[in-house]
Formats: sequence, structure tokens, C-alpha cells
Amino acid sequence: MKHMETIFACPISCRNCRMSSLCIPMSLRSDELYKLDQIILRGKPLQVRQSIFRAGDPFTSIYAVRSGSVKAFRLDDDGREQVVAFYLPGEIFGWDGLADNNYQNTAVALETTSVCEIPFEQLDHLASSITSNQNYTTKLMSREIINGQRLIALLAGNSAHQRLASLLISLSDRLALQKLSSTGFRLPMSRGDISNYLGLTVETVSRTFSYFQKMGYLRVNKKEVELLNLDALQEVIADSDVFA
Amino acid sequence: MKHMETIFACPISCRNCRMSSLCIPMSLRSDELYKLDQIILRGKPLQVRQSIFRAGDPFTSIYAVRSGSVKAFRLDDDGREQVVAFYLPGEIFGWDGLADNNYQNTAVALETTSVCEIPFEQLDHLASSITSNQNYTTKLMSREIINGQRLIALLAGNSAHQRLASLLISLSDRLALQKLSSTGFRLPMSRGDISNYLGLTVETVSRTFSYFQKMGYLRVNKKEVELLNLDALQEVIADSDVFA
DNA sequence: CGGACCTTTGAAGACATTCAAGGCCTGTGG
DNA sequence: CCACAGGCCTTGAATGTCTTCAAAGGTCCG
Repeated sequence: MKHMETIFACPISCRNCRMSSLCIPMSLRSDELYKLDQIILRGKPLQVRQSIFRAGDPFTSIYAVRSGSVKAFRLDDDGREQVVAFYLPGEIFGWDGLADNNYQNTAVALETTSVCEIPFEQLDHLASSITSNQNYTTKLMSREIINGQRLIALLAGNSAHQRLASLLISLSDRLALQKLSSTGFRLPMSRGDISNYLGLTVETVSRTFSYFQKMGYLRVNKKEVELLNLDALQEVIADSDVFA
Repeated sequence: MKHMETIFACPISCRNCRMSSLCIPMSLRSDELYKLDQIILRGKPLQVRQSIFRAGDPFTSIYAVRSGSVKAFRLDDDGREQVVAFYLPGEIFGWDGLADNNYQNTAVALETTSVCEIPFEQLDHLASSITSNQNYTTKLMSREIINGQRLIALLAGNSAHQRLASLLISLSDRLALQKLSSTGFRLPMSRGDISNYLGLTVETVSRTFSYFQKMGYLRVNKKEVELLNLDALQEVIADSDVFA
């Protein structure tokens, strides 16, 4: 299966990210996470809906997900929330705070979650202790920019089926990166979060799940998902506009 | 008019960026562009459709638009082009090349354009010579991340009318930043580029232009645009879903 | 057990797309 | 210089995907 090809962790290289899916955000391997432990601040685990930071908070740190998951969202002028990213274990977030020394997004735990807080000043120091590479921080940020552009491309040019398939493949790939099951997993976010993120309605997301299940691409029960035919999902993404 | 409030150039602070419109990318003031001249490489002006860099090219430099305009696009798996950004004078692009030392996007001139090439190694040096601020590079990148997230929010949650209005307001604001006319200007990109960027079809973009003109919000002739009622356009963006 | 919330499904409606055609401008070549 | 081919833009009509409106089943938790 195409998607099962070896995928390196992302700190430096991420060439195996397939363009077709939502990108794998930059992430750390477990051994790198261990190194983090020696530098970072770790608070007690977060509960569902608890925030790591809120839009407007002063910027101090970058965060890495240790376990659980996080959603980041903007508040539009009219107060509507717009999800811009989900972060899984190993993934790093909080870059939006740098520009103005205030976070632009709000980050909240989707489930019981523990995160590493990495004081920004120490990030580059940490970076050089992990790799010989310089400008580690800028590389991580560059990847976040690329990820954003992939999501833009997804939203601008794809149907509901393609969007949901992309998200599922993305989650699958990102879990595989952490040596977790890439075919059977639990969606950490609600249908509402998914639909918001993908620019659809909850009804459309629900219908698309049902459609994929009817076609035998996957089985879904609440938040439990089992991907049965990854090639078919890839096909959905690839097909420019051909629907059965 | 709301949109006429003072807007600072973006190098460090950009709080006055209104969330409702597409963000003003990070940009330099003209005096800062002058400083650039002492450091950067400047080639001969680019012709229409000429590329600054192409996806896959080795990363060497960041670029700043001196005059003219640039579009950046991704190539999806199936070869379709997806515009992810337009850059106007003073604006900086090329961050996508850092992550893997290869540009992920292709950047091409939309008209006769001149750009500054800033060798990446020298960027931080340049930065500190302009401002007393450190981590200048990371701030610029953070802004690009935020810009991307605004576009995501625009694509995910807004109608065709809202998307086009947002683009027009964004262009207006960005031109104002360069002391250019913010109400009468020439669109540097084609309808095809606009529709691609906004995730719409050319027909829809054309119809929306016609609609705005019929409503007296603007006058459009080919690529010449005159914004007649910026408040009304703001209103279009603000109205969550109310259509006449 | 009851209530709130989430999810699913159906049906009607709406916005955007697709298909189609005509006008306009540009540039190239006779 | 004019003719003509090819883009690009606009407009109309029909189609379709997604949304909206509506309702019911399910789950979690007090």
C-alpha cells in the first residue's frame, strides 16, 4: 500500500510526506521527546477542553504534545471559532505567538492531554543538542508554513469526500509516525471540530463517513475508526472530480 | 471608514491587521527597503510568467518584492496548480524553502517585477541592522504562519462574496501600506488566479465582480478596479450569511 | 431517570459549478 | 494594415454538491 512506505520523523526531513494528504506536522521521535524532558516544563495533565493558551495571551513558549491531542482555532471577528490545526503526540505548536508576542490562536486539549512547555529562548539551545543542524527553529516554522499551505490547497480545491479522506490519511500517517496503529484509531475530535476544520457542516461529514463505510473503505463507530481500504481513500483524494 | 485606520508596517507589529480581511503579509517600509539595497542581490527585472524559484529548487534565499507582484503556488499530486499567496511590493516570500532546503512552491512574476534576493544567512544580520529586535526572522515567519491561518479561515467558512470582498480589502490595505492608492488600483493577477486562490471558479469570480458593481460597491473594467464603498465590502465580509 | 449534547438520516432548498456561447483584447502573420 | 487565432472575461441555463431545516436515536453524566 502506498501509504505504508517508510516515513521518517519530521524534525529535519519530511520528504516522504505525500502531498495528497494533509501534511504531517513537524514532530519529534520518542527518543527526541526524551531529550525534551530534560529541558522543558511539564505541568499536570490537561483535562478535556482545558486550554494551553488563549488568543491574546502573552507569548512565552512553544509546546509539544506528549500524549493526547490538541486543537488550535482562531476566533473570527464575529466570534465564530475556526479550527486551523490538530496536533497529535510529538507535534509542536504555538508558532503563531511569535509575531506579536501574543498568541493569535487558542489551543485546547481534545482529551486528557499532557504537553511539554518549551520556553522559546531555550528552543534553539535544545535544538542543537538534538541535531547538528542549525536554524532548527526556522526549519520547524517553515514546516508549519508548508502545512498551512497544504490545508489551503485542500480547502480550495477539493470536495467533501476528498477533504475527509485527506484528514483520515493524515491522521493515519501521523499516528504511524509515533508507532501507533495507523489503521485502527480513535478520533480525538468531535464531528463538529472535523467539519469546522474541513470547511463543511457536521451533516456532510457524517454523511461522508456513512458513504465511506457503505463503500467498505472504513468502519466507523462513534469516534472509533478502522481504515479498511487505504488505497481506496487515496483514490478518492487523487480523483480530481470523478464520483461514482 | 473602518479600514482607513492607521496601519503600521508589519516588520514587528501588525496589530492593526483586521481579522476580517486577508492578512497583510509582513512587509517592509520604503526606508527599510533602502537598507536592504545595501545587502541584497538584485537581478534584472523579471518578465511576466518568469519564475523566481520553482518547487524543488534548492533553497538559498528569501525574496522581497521591490515592484510588481508575485504569485506562489503549489503543484498538487495530479499536477494542478494551487495558488497559496500573492505578494505585493515590500512583502517577503520564500519561507517554504527552509524546511527541507528545497522550495515547496513555485513563485512567478505576475507582471514586470523586480525582487530582492536576500541570502538566508544574511537575513538575521540584516534584521538586527534594521531593528533592535532579535529573532527577527522567526517573527517574520510567524506572521506568514498567521497569514496562512487567516486564509484557511477564509476558505473554510465564507461564501464566494465574502472571499472576493476579503481579497479586495486585503489588496487595498496592502497597497495603502506602500502609500499607493487603496481605492483605485490594477489587479495584477488574472481572474483565473483569483478563482484558484479563493477556491472558486472563474465564472463565480466574474459574477461576483458583476454583482458588486451592480450594487455600487465598486467599478471594475478588466483588471482596473475602483472601490467605491469599502464599508459595504466590509459589511459583506462581516455578515455571516445574510444575503439580500 | 432525565437532560444535554453529539451523531445520524431524510428532504428541501441554495449557492456554486458545469456546460455552453458570445464578446473583447492581444499578438502574430499574411 | 488588416485578418485571424487564441486567450481571457462575461453571461446564461441547467445541474449538482453541499447546506439548511427537521427529526430521531444514541451516549454521557449528573
